Amino acid sequence: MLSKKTKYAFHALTFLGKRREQKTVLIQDISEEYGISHKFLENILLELKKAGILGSKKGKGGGYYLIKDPKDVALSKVIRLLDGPIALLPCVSLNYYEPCVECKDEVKCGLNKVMIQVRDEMLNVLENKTLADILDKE
Amino acid sequence: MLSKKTKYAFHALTFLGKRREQKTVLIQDISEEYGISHKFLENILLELKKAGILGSKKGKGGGYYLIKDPKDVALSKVIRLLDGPIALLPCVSLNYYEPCVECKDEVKCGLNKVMIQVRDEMLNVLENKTLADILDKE
DNA sequence: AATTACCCTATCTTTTTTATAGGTTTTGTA
DNA sequence: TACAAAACCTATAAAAAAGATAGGGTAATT
Repeated sequence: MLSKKTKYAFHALTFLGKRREQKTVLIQDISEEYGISHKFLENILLELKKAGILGSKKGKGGGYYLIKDPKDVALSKVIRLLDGPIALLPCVSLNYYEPCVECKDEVKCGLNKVMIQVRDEMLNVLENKTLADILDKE
Repeated sequence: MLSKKTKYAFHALTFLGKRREQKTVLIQDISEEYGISHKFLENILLELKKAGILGSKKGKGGGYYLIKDPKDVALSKVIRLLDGPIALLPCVSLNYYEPCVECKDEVKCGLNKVMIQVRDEMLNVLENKTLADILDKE
């Protein structure tokens, strides 16, 4: 399951995606729409900004806005940013690799091999579905 | 990521799958092989037994053994059993459905629609890959 | 009858997630 | 130029989940 952080990130991106003609959107507008704590959402939006997905403007009349084209924001990017690895095991993660402590030889591990296949098929979906797909459905 | 519980379950199933000609396997043999706490593994094996995947025999010469044909043990079954939902959001889970509290109308939620697609493609993999696939690779 | 090993429940510890707090910096505007 | 509005930043607390442990009970085999 996705963490609430990631789910909220998707909500916020959807909200901002629907208001792209608008210059900026306040954190508060988003937090009220979804009943998310203002401060909690703040941290999430900051991360999305650091990742180059959102832009922001300080001061009066400021707020957040979507920088990227929605079709260039893959679900995988958002998930990795807020939740971490997509792979089901650390030993098959492309971005967060770690060996399994209990595993003597990864090369001979059948579980490892199958989970690589699972990872690749999951990525095939999550890399190709984007924010644009979410917006299309609203 | 899968919990350690689920990962250990897969290890245990693999171990048992490789020893199907043997009548029974001791918990201790499995826990030593992978460095898993005996008691922790005990709980996992119990759950696998209750789910009809493993059988057991008490007393001297007892232990656990695989009941099912490895190709009938889908990865999805093991994951759901130990980890719970496979879906990325509660509102799209087939087996553990719960509405999202922040969502006013699920029917109009684009995130919901996309996550249903993601779920279906994930299941397409996880329902069709089985313990047999793991054993084939060892 | 003794041994062996499964069965069950409860509790403790650690880690992760979720949430909060309080201040700092930047910007527009009166 | 001072003030207000809004994002920015860092740290910490609270809650929940995961991981691990303990100890005894029950059943089966020799």
